[in-house]
Amino acid sequence: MRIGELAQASGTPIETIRFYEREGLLPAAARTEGKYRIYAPQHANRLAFIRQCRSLDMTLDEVRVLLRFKDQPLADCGEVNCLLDEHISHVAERIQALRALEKELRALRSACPVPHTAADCGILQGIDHAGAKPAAASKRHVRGAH
Amino acid sequence: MRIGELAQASGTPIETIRFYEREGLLPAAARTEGKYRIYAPQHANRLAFIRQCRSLDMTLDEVRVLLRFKDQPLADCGEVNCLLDEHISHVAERIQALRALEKELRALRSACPVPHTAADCGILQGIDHAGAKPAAASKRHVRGAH
DNA sequence: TGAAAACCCTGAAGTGGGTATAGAGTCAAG
DNA sequence: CTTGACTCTATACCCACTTCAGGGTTTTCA
Repeated sequence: MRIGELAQASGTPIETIRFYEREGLLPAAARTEGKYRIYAPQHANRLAFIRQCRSLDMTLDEVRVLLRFKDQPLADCGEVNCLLDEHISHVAERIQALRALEKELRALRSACPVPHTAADCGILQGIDHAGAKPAAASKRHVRGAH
Repeated sequence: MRIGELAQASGTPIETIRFYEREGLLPAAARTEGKYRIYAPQHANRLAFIRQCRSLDMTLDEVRVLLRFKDQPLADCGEVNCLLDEHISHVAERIQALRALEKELRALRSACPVPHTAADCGILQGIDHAGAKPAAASKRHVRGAH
């Protein structure tokens, strides 16, 4: 199958497939005389695995680790379990952080129930007088709100 | 005060302060003969506001909007309220998405309670056989898990 | 006084995980 | 034989910084 077909079948943009190849996540495809990439079913399987991992919000580095294990069927999968445990922790931490953030934002929002002038806006004043929280400072594994 | 002092006082890396100046979030500072930036207390206040917004996980574009209102004290602050409402929505949505993700990850984790070989690992098999979810596909305002 | 240390400058490139573009080549149908 | 759909490579862009290279300035201390 050609790249467009694979893209269609997997729900992955063509550019993303080429990007995964460049990144070494997908092995280089065979080529036709005209340099078109030709994919076998194994490629489709591997791509589906990668996309599934990404839909679970794993980084490409984490995906690389899992792919390495898939390629070494006799290896002990303890590291896979660890990776997943850590990923779950990161997600749980991020949820906690976002919950705290939501609370803070709702408190801030309540400071201006009805629009006034900017000078009197309880939100703008609230941001000014809030003590700096270390919320966004730490390096995080799980992305923020955007 | 010089840039290092402002960095210390605000808990902001020096490079980030220069970056905010380049981005137009902070007005250009006065300079000494030797081209060192010199900051007045207003700069410190403005920087604190920006950092507070960032700790609330707002984008720099959102911060720009809020700063515009701070600079126009007579404007109606309705847009500020809107911006905050939308930001809160984004955060709430992200929390929901991450909760679903956590659940999925925990289910996956339970498929391999004790380490085996990679070939028998319930996690690797689970990723293979899971139907593709649209989780990571949508454009999001609030970051994921990393 | 002079040298070392601490501070600061600019400009460019890198991060992650793609997305978008330009400009060209390839292939199938009519 | 031409049109249009498909594909190719290479490059730039997104965000919010961070890091680096290669200098210049100011302070401190012997």
